Amino acid sequence: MEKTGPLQPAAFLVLLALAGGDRHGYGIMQDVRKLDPAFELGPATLYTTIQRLLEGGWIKEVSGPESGERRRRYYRVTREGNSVLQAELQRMESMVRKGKSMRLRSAEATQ
Amino acid sequence: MEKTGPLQPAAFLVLLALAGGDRHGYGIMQDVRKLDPAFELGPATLYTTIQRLLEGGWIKEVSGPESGERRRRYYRVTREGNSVLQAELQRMESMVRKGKSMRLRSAEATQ
DNA sequence: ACTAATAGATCACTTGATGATATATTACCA
DNA sequence: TGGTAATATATCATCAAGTGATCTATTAGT
Repeated sequence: MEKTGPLQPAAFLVLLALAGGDRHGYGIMQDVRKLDPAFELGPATLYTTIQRLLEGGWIKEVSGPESGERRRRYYRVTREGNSVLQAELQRMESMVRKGKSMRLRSAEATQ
Repeated sequence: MEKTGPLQPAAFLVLLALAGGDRHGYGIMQDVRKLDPAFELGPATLYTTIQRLLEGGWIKEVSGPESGERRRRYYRVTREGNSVLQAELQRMESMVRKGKSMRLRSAEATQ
C-alpha cells in the first residue's frame, strides 16, 4: 500500500476515528465529520478506503456489540494499523514543528 | 484544486520547502528529502506538483538570485499559498492533538 | 403511510502519483 | 581533454486514489 511515507488523508482519518473504538462504516463517516469538518468523506471514498485498509491488514472486521446485528459491519484497528497511525501522527508533529521554525525564518521575506 | 481539506502530501512538502525561501526545482527536491527522508519525491511528482501549484496560484516563478541564470527556475510561495500552508499546519496540529487524546481513551482497549 | 436518517455498495470518471527515460549543463578530477 | 558524477528540467505511460452520482434496503419517528 505504502512504504513509510504519509498516509492518504482519508485513510488517516478512518484510522483516527477507529482509534476511538470499534465503529461501523456510517459511524466512521460521522466521526470523521467531527474530527475534520472541512474533509468531506462521501460513501465512495469511505468504502474504498475501508477496503484498502482491510487489504493492508490495518483494520479488521469484528462482530458488533449487539449480537445478531442485522446490517452493520464493525471494524477495529489492528496492531499494525495502530503503529502506522502512531507513525503518521509523529510525522505530522514533526512537520508542524518544522513549519513553525520555517515561519520564523521567512517572516521578513519579501512577498 | 481543493476546497479547504488536506493538502496532497507532495504539495504540502513543496510549499513547506519554499516557505524557507525561494528555491528551484532541484533545490526543492533536496529540501524535501531533508524535511521528510521517508518521502521519496522523484522528478515526475515534483514537476507535476509544481505545475499544479503554479496553476492554483499558490507559487509563482521568480528570477533567481544571480542574474543571467542559465537553466534554473526559481519559485516563491504566494500570499495565497502561504495561507493554504498555514491552514494545513493548523489542521495537522489539530489532528495530532486529537490523536493524542484518542490514544488515552483507547489505551485499555482490547486489540 | 410517509419521511428522514441510517447503512452499505458500486460505477464511471477525474485527478494524482510515479517509474522510467530523455536531454542538457555544470563541476571536478586525473 | 576526456570521463564521470551531480545537477537540472521535462515528459510519457501507467497505475493508484478520490469522488459525484446513484442504487438498494433498513430503521425510527410521526
